Amino acid sequence: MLHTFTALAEPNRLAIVELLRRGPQTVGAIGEQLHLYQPQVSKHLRVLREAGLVDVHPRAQQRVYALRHESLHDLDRWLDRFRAMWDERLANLDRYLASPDEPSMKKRLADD
Amino acid sequence: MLHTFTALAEPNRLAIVELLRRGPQTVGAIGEQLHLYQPQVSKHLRVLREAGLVDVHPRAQQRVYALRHESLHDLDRWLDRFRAMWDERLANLDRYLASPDEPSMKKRLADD
DNA sequence: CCCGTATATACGCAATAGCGTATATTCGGC
DNA sequence: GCCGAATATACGCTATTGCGTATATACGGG
Repeated sequence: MLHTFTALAEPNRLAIVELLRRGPQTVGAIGEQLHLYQPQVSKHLRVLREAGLVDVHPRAQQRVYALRHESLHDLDRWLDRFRAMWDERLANLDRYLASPDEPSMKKRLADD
Repeated sequence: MLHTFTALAEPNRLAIVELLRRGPQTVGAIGEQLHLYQPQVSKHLRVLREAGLVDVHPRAQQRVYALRHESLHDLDRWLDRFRAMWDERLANLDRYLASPDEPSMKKRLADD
């Protein structure tokens, strides 16, 4: 997870990830759209690949990079452990709206 | 979003966030559990706060830091734009298992 | 096989960031 | 209002990282 965050903590790499959301791209295409020098693109893609965020597939002398669905799914599962925080809040609100007589707010944290 | 990733792209800060999942903590308590010097904790908390990941509440001369649910919810919403990738895959699988006669696989990306 | 295209690696440089120490600030108790 | 406790800021140092240029490698066409 740390490697994932490290990889995404750079503007150009984040932009690359957003770009690849639309589909696989070659190194040259990415560089063009983001106005980056080719070596930078290769280096950023290397970081993304080592973090497991992208995959490479050779096509002639080109390299086609694509997002790895798994990695984003992993990020989603990491968020699961926190999701309860806002979910519980919504659940409490739901319960409160559904039956105002029953307090059920006792579960809330003390420092609110 | 970039600030969020930048904040989480540091081992100690990530550890702080995981710690705060269990509930609000004071600076001293955090430093003890993570074996960090107090100034480091303050500095890391500053980054987390500026990234919108945590909130501060003064309690006497202590400062109680807590996770900001919103920020993680934002991260969740950012993931939404990618969730379709693996969700579609699961949905296709579901549909395939439910009714093998109907192909419905035409929506899949070409480079699979 | 040689050449052009596409990509990866090497290297030097400047900016950034985390660390540890020292110091400043804030607050409650007396 | 002075003192100790808790936290924040300042500062110098080092390591890391992104950038730009130059060079190496892989591949298909002729």
